[in-house]
Amino acid sequence: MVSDPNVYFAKTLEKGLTVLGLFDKDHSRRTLSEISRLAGINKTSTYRLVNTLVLLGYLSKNARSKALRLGPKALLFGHTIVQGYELLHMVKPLIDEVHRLCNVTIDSTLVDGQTLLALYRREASSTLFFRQPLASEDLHARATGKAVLSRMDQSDLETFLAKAPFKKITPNTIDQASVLLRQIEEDRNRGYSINNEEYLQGLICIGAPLMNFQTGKVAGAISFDLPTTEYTIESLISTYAGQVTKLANDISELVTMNES
Amino acid sequence: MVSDPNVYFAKTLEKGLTVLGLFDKDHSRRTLSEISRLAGINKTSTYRLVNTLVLLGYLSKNARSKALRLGPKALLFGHTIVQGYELLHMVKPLIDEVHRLCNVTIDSTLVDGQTLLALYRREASSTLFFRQPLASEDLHARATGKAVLSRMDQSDLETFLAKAPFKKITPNTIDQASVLLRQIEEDRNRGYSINNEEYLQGLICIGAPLMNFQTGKVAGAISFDLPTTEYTIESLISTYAGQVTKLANDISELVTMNES
DNA sequence: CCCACTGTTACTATAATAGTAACTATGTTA
DNA sequence: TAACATAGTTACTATTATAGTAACAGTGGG
Repeated sequence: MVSDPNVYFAKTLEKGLTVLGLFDKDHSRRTLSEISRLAGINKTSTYRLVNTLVLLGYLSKNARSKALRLGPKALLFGHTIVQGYELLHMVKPLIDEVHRLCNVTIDSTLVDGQTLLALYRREASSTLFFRQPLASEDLHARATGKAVLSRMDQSDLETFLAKAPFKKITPNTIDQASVLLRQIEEDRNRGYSINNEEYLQGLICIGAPLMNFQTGKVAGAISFDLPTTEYTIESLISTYAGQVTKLANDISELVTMNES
Repeated sequence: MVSDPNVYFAKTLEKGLTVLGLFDKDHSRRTLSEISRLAGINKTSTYRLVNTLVLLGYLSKNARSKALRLGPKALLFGHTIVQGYELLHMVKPLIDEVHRLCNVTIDSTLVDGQTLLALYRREASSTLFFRQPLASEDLHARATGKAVLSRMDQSDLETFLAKAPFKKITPNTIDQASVLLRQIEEDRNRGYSINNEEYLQGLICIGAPLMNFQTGKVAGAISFDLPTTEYTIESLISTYAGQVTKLANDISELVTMNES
């Protein structure tokens, strides 16, 4: 929990958002004590926050078990916020169009510090299903991650490398900094990155970075995901390298416009 | 803004959520004064709240123009919350499966007071595109709305009827309570409702209510949406009436389980 | 250049929150 | 059944955060 001893900082709001943010896909039900423990807020204050969220409809409380879960208001709130994210609406039609033409799964992510955040994803009906993370720190194991790393500035890259070796997710996952560095060097030159079953077995991906042309900074990345049953790395590159860099370029223009 | 003079109620949290909720699809950029005015919070307090949200990354502020918009953290937060809504994950596979079989656009909504909230929507690729509302009070003009009305209890129905005649959205929209009452009476008997271009010209829909079997209360509704270019009301009913009521029944079981 | 407006900061009375502690409810173990 | 453990709720204040006023700064338009 970030804190700031500023007069113009509403601590109660920070805590309330922390509480609400504890409810996610893997934790749709929580108890008061659990929330108190996880958020590091004392029981009475937690009770006040939770009670507020219940009264406002963001949480609902089971009358018997007292178990808490998200309420309908939270669903609306979440939807509203996601829809209110301007860049999403700028990016969506471009991705949908390429998806329509190629019938391929396309993923777009934004970089926030050392984390990749899901922006918009359009799935081909045939893609093998896996749970897409909303936020990921496994940049070393994803096509989008390597695309971002290939354009990151030196200091940020060093921060990232500091925690090497990286989490081994599949047998193919790169866990040595030297190998990763060689790859992203190559990716920088050719303009796209490859994921060879490094994140999920059976899935290969080709990614390209999203740039803010004005600042020269990397803003995120996109990737096309395909099953190994239908593609090899070579056919993936020959089929999609042009498309993915073109799309990344188009989206980069939107990102640049949006951030200025 | 709901308020409560309770000791166990965090007003600052309420206000902060109100501020964040002001950012939606049609209002992705806002100014401090605007927020202050809309939320009914004085300028300094608004400044504190906004500043907090900026520091936490939920909002980002343009350094020059001072314009505010949602930040990456808000996108993640919104996604996390939506994904944290348990019922969504229970309902999704059922809807996806019927979508796969029928290649039809399926919409599911939950009723919250007098409002329909979007739960999950799966679009057929061919559907004519329109902007799906996240929250709607136009129950009289939608298949889901009429499905819900057909199972609402008397007092809630009267509350709803109190604001008749209803907003005319297309030439076909029903704006007389008597006509609407006759229709929902029929819908109650046959188990499904029809929308004959009453919400959008060129779009006809068939809906069915979601029930909590344990409490006997209506919890929401689903609908299949189809273009008039491919279907008539008659062919819509003969093709989908069985499917939609079956799916509604299956989802109702989940709703019942979920709410107990 | 002035005006009107938005955003920022200083200041303090007032109101809200944190934290302790006691109490209740519920379920578990001996 | 009693004792115990745990989770949730409430009462009570010292402390501290916030609301609101007012003054100031920055910006763009006329």
